[in-house]
Amino acid sequence: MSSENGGEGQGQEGPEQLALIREAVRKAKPRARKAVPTAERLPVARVAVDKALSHLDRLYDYSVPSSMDADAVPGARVRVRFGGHVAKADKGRRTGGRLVDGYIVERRESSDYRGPLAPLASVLSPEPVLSPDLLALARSVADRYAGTLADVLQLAVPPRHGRAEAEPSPEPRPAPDPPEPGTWSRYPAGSAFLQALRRGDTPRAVWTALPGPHWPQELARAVVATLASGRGALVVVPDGRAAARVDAALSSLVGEGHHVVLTAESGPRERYRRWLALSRGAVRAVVGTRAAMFAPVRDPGLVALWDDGDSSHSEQHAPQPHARDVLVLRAANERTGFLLGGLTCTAEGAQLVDTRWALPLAAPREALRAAAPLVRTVGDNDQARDAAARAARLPSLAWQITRDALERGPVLVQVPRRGYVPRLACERCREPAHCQVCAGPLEIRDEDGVLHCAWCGRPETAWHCLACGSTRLRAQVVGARRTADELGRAFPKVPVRTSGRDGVIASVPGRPSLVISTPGAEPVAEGGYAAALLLDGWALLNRPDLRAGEEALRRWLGAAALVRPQSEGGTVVVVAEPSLRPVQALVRWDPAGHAVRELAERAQLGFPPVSRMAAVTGKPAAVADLLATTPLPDDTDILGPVPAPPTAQWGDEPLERVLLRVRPGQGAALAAALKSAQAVRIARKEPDPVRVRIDPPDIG
DNA sequence: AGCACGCCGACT
DNA sequence: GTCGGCGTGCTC
Repeated sequence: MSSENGGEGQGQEGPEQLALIREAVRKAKPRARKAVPTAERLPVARVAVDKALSHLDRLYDYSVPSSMDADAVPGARVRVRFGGHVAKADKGRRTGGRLVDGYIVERRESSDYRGPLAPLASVLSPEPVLSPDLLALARSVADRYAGTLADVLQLAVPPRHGRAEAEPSPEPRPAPDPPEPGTWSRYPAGSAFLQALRRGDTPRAVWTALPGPHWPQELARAVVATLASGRGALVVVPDGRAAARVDAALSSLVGEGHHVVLTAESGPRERYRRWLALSRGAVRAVVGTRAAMFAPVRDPGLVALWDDGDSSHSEQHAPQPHARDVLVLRAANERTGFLLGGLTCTAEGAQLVDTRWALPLAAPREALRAAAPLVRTVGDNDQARDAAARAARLPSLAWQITRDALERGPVLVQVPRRGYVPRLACERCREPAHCQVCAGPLEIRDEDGVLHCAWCGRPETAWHCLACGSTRLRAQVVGARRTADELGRAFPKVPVRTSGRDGVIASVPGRPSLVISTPGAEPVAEGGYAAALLLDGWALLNRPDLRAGEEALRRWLGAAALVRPQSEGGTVVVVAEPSLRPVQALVRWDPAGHAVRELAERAQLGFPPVSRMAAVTGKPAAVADLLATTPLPDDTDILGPVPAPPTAQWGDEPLERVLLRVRPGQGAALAAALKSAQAVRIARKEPDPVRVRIDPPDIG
């Protein structure tokens, strides 16, 4: 082909000429659609394109070259040219277009697209990684969270690893025998739940677990009961430690080969290998951390979640789905049983019961009394008279109980993480400490201990309480390290160990020792702890968070559940104001009752989960524009805007956040409205992004 | 996001 | 007349 530009511009020089050459090159090789032969049967592939842009969140049709016919199965990964343009003047010719990844969703006889179809660029592998169920789930999750299918698929389908894919998966095992109820018999509805799973039914339960070490084994029995029905099962737990415990319980019940573990601990190859074993139906059950919520279990009969209050169940990547909500969607879409278990109960769990979607699964009082330790409270102003106790900053009661318990076994001391307290308060009157300039909350910087404002960043050098004039702040929580030092001095004959962010201990022997731990990092003690001290309760309860009370109770119960039952002398001391609701719920060991009251209060105040909320964050003008141009559901409350903390994403620009609130049943409509609002903004090429977050976690 | 088309003003 | 500004719309 000769250049149309011929001799023109030959005498010119410099950038113009370069531009002309570039132009000539571009024109000389338009990516002509070669007359590739197309598959004879089902020549059209409907493709989910891996582009997260919300205004092109739909499926696209491509033609299937006959050379790819055999590999281009539904679910296969493909590459396609996307975003090119069909020139009018030169019909059928395509120019440009970038190669993007995608998945074949369906092979069809014809397309309803009026226009020439581009051919698939390549089929990466015939492995059908995107099953119809997984696609449907991803679509539901995207809709629920105002996100795109592509975003969710990125969470749901792991990256391909060729070697792992080439390996054959193991032969599937025959279904195991149904399990004995074991410790499930402590729950009146426990055996019935297992039997329902084993029969092939789909029971749904919110399970308030008894304290003690049995829950991993109980989860495992639910899995085995489901396997015995010939169906698959999925268990999502908050961290690798919990996964390891359920894994061990499963292995001891039915041996290896029936299940895989999906956690961050295994590398990409091994992870993909296990994922494929599930997808291929070679292995029927999985236990894992939150990414496992999408695991491609074949014909699942049960989806289970442990400890839904743990923040690690919130996915960090867009659209930030929560494992509980994904599994609720999954139970509905794939018609499976559902088990939401924990030592505690969230308001969301209580709501599943309240709406009759799930039944409560709890133990009677007697079983609880047999399993739980004695819980005692100490007001947080109690001063120890004993000098040694004062040095260790322990109230007298806590001191005595520790001393006695250390005769009989290990003692757990739970201390909030250093830097955990977002809000400092006056030591005398508890008035929260505010910045004198902007009234933002004061905090102590972790690195250098400097008191400064969390909003404006101004260092505060001469704070005094505006209410009572005191100049003493309630100090930041003392870290585990220093607590360990002090307690070590107070009990010099006892070994002291710490478990926390850097260095989590999984378990400790049953010998007397002091175990200082931050919440969530508590080691399991052989035979149970003789006692536990829950220090600095005020710090957990003072957080400016909707879920502060629920979260404090969750962390206390998590530690207290590791203590021996009261009948064996197990005692828990919580240092916190005894009149507060979470403290009373701990003393009575009544997390379900706490959750019911919490839910009722949130309903009355119009808080989640009864109302659905969304946060819209961005530059003030951008947020205002989105709200002005978006038809929101009727009765949407618009709360704010309020200043939002700056984020790296936006640099130093001042940001605003608006909370949108809709009444029950309107959540889907709100998500849909926000998604189309985003699509409009992107299509209009608005320069300033707006972040939309359904179910924002940090509402104070 | 890219990329092309199209409908108006300054230049050869 | 034609080059080129960017406003608008589409991507199988």
